[in-house]
Amino acid sequence: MCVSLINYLQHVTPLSEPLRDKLEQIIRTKIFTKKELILKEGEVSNYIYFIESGFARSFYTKDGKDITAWFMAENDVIIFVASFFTRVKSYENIEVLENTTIHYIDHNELEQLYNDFPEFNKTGRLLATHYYVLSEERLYNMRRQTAEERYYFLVNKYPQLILRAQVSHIASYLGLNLETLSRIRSKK
Amino acid sequence: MCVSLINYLQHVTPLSEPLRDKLEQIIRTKIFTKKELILKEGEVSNYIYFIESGFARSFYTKDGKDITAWFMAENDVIIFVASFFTRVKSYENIEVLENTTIHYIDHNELEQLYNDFPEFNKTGRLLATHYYVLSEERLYNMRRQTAEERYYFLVNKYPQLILRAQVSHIASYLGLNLETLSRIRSKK
DNA sequence: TAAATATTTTGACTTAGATCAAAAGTTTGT
DNA sequence: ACAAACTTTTGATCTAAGTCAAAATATTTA
Repeated sequence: MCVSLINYLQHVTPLSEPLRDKLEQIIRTKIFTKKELILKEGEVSNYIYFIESGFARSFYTKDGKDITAWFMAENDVIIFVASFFTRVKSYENIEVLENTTIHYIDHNELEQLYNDFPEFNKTGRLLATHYYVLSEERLYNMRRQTAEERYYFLVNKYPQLILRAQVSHIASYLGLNLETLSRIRSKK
Repeated sequence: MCVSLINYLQHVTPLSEPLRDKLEQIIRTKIFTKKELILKEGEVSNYIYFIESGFARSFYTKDGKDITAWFMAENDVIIFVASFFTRVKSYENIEVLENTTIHYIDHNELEQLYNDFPEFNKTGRLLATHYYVLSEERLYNMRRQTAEERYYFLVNKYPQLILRAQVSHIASYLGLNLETLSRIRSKK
C-alpha cells in the first residue's frame, strides 16, 4: 500500500531491507475527500505526509483572509515545517483540493527510526536539503518583481499547478488579490 | 583556530573524536576585510561557510539594481543554497560588510566526510532542517503584509541586524526602495 | 580636520495593484 | 436539467509604495 513512498525514499538513497521492513510497519495510509482538512491550525503537527495521489494546499488566515502558502501534489512530502520540527502550534492548515491518498509517519516513530537506523539520517538530510532549496527558490521569486513576473515564474516552473489550482488560491499565494491575477491572465 | 565551528557542530549533536579530528584537518580559515566578496555570482559555490566573527550579506543584481537576499553574522552557516547543493552557477554574491573571519569546508571534502563518517549525516540533517525552518519563516514574512509589517517583523526577530545593516540593504531585502523604508522609520 | 564620498531624509508627483461593486461563467447537488 | 452556490471577469475608483530630484547627515580618506 505504501509502496509509492518506499520507492520514493529508495530513490533518494538506497535503504537496507530491515529499514524497509520497519518503514512498512510504521507508515499509515489515509484517503481524504475534497475539501477535507488534513491538518488544522492550532495543532502541533505530529505527522510527516507524503501524497500518493491527489492535490492539496496549505493556507492560513490573516485579517480574515484565507492565504494559500503552497500547493502539494503526487510524490510531495509535506510538513508544517516549523511545527513539525520545532513542536510549536501550527498557524497553517492543509486542505485537500481533490480526493487525495496520503501516507504518513508519526513524529515520535520517525525520531525512533533515526535512532534505530542511523543510516536513515542520510535520507533525512537529502530530503531536508531538497526542500530547503525549493523554499529558497520560492522566496527568491517572491521578492521584488512585479505581479506579472511572479505569475509567469510560477507558470513556467509549475505548469501543472496552474491547471489544477483555482485563480483565487494562486492569487493569494502570489500575494495578489484575485481581480489583479484575473486581469494579468486575460492580458493574453 | 576553528574551535568555534567545531563547538557549534558539537552543539548541534555530539561528534566522535575521530570525526572532530578529521574536521580540524579539513576546515580552512580566512579573514576578509570590509567590502570584499566571499563569493561571486557566476561561480559554482564550492564551500560551506561559517562566520566566526563579522557581518555579511548575500545579494544579486536585477535590472541593474542590487538586491540583498539575506544577512549573516557570527555563528551563521552560510551557503548559496541552490548552487552548493545542486552544483549550478550561483546568481548571488556574498559581500562582507565588516571585517569578517570565516571557516569553510570544501564541497568534495564534505561529501567525503559524510561517506567516511555516516554519523555526520545527523548533523547535516539537523542543520538543513534548521535552515529550512528559517527560510520558510522569511518566506512567510515576505508574503502579503504591508511594508511596515514586514519591517517590524524584522525589527522584532532580528534587532541586532537592524543596528548593523544599512537602510538601503534592509530596504532591498524587504522589497522596498530606500526612500519608502526611510519614511517608515521616521514615522517614529 | 577638511574635503570627498557615501548614505539617509524630505518633497512633489506617478503608478501598480487594491478595493468595492456587479455581471458573467462554472460547478454541484437534487 | 435546473436552481443554488461558487468562481472568475470586467469596470470605476482609490491608495500604498515607487520614481525622480535635491537637501541634509554621516563616514572615509588624505
